[in-house]
Amino acid sequence: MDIGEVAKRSGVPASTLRFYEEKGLIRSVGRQGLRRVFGGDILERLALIALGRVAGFSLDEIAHMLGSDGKPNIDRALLEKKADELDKTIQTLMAMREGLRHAAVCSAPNHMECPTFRRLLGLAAAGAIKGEGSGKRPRRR
Amino acid sequence: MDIGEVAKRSGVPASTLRFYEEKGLIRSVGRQGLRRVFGGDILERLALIALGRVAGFSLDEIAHMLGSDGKPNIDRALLEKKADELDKTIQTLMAMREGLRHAAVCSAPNHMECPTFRRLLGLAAAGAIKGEGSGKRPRRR
DNA sequence: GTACAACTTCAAGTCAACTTTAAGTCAAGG
DNA sequence: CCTTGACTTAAAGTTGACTTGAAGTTGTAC
Repeated sequence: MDIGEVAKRSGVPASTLRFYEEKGLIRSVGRQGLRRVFGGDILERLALIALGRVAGFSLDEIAHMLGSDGKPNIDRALLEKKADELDKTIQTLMAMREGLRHAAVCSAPNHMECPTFRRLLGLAAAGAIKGEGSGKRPRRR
Repeated sequence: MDIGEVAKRSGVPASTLRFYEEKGLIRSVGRQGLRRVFGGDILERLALIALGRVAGFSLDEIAHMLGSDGKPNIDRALLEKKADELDKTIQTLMAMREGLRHAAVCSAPNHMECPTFRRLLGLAAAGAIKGEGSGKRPRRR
């Protein structure tokens, strides 16, 4: 497979594939002339990378977990730590979602006078100040 | 209150407060000499801003919602849209969390051979390809 | 009255994860 | 033979949300 084929099949742009290679996240099996040739397992590896990204790992963390060579070298303790972080994020987001839903229908003349909203505000403020552990990365396109 | 006081009470660095002022997110009530003086309501406003950030709004969106003047001018439809987005994010994150938990305890010799893990992988890949709507911003310190 | 910490402005720097651009290489089709 | 389009590299640009640095001013404690 050449890079265009991988891009088409995986949905990951060629520029990103080159970038990932440069970062050591993926490797081509060789070249035909100048052109990279990828093996079929690249798609699985890209899926793994996508998984890591969604779970909130940085590319560097993912590179470390996947190792430069073959099979995933995953630290189970780290996985559980991330799962816990994810869980906390989920709790916060659920509170936020309820808060937004409430704010959208709340009849108080001004949100500031609504106790539900004020509780939410406190939560957000607390989260903003001490909330160091979340670490979700954006996916902008 | 001077800027240092606000920083101490809110946990928001002075540099960020100046930046927020420049962006139109907050305003000082005046100056003493060169120094900004803030009213007590600044803390509430900062909490609102924190709330918006956690909920996934950009600073520009927040500036728009809060209006340049006083009371929040919140678009209810937009709130519900964000709540829905948040809900989708939560669903994905919950799946991820389960996947991570599973991966951490899975006994398959290699994650690739575990059907649970493979299902998760598919989910991540699908999310990475079509997943455009999440939009969580990072909070790095 | 002077030292100094805390403020001020403005410009530039940082970070992650890419994307874009410029300039070039190359196999295949007409 | 020559054009075309997909590839190549290296370097620079983008975005959002800040932070940092340099150079200057000021309120307060001694």
